[in-house]
Amino acid sequence: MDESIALDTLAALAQSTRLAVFRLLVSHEPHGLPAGDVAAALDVPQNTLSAHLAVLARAGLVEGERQGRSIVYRARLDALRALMVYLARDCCSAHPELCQPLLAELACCPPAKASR
Amino acid sequence: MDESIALDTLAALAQSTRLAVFRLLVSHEPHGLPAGDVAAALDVPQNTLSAHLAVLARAGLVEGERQGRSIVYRARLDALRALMVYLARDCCSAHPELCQPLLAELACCPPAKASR
DNA sequence: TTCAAATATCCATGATTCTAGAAATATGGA
DNA sequence: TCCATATTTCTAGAATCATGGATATTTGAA
Repeated sequence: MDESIALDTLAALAQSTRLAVFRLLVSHEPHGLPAGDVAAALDVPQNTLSAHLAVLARAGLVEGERQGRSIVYRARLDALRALMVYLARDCCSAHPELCQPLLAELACCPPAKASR
Repeated sequence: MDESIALDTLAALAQSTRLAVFRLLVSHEPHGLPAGDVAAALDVPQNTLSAHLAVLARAGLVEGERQGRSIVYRARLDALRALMVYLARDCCSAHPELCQPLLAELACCPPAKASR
């Protein structure tokens, strides 16, 4: 991942509706959700949501596939992972020891104590 | 970390000058760097840079401490780590298995094959 | 071919952000 | 006290972004 993609990805997530869209799509992996269902679930006008989906898609965070009349969107977790690796590299390359607590904290995921 | 802080943190990093500032300060941990030095290093007018530092500070990504005439800024890696945990939780809570490749990729840090 | 459903595009408006000049504030030294 | 240094705050113009109404496009069904 190069810097300009990282910036696009960060900007795409730095907006509350879009972050909610991405979260919703992640929770619907791997099936995805039609654009209309996303709009309904988040109570956002369909054209506004379409614009947000376009931003997320341009950043590579989601991907839409036509399926009949609908366009089913899915989260691209690879893109999120790539962003985190990019950010982590900045700190780790300068201070590898700082990665340890980071990894330890992330390692809480597999046990997965329910969140929220 | 709650959502509004996560949004502030993402927005703070989603701007090329600010991302460069943060990166620069990370590379100068744990000593930090005076605001003026940051402005000079990145060739940005000092008041413009001051505004960017303020955004980063409001998001908790940097912290300034007066030291004589200068104000020395330091990166707050805790904030970056908190953001990554927040983002990872979204994907991992729904799909713990997706954390494994993420952790594997991040685990490249300790060996630390030099990057850039 | 005609119609309804699903989504995207066009467009205008209001809000926010980025930028940098000018002025203000804080600090240390003479 | 006076001055130079370091930084922030004030301010305004330009650019970008978010929003949603109206319209266009694509698709499937009758």
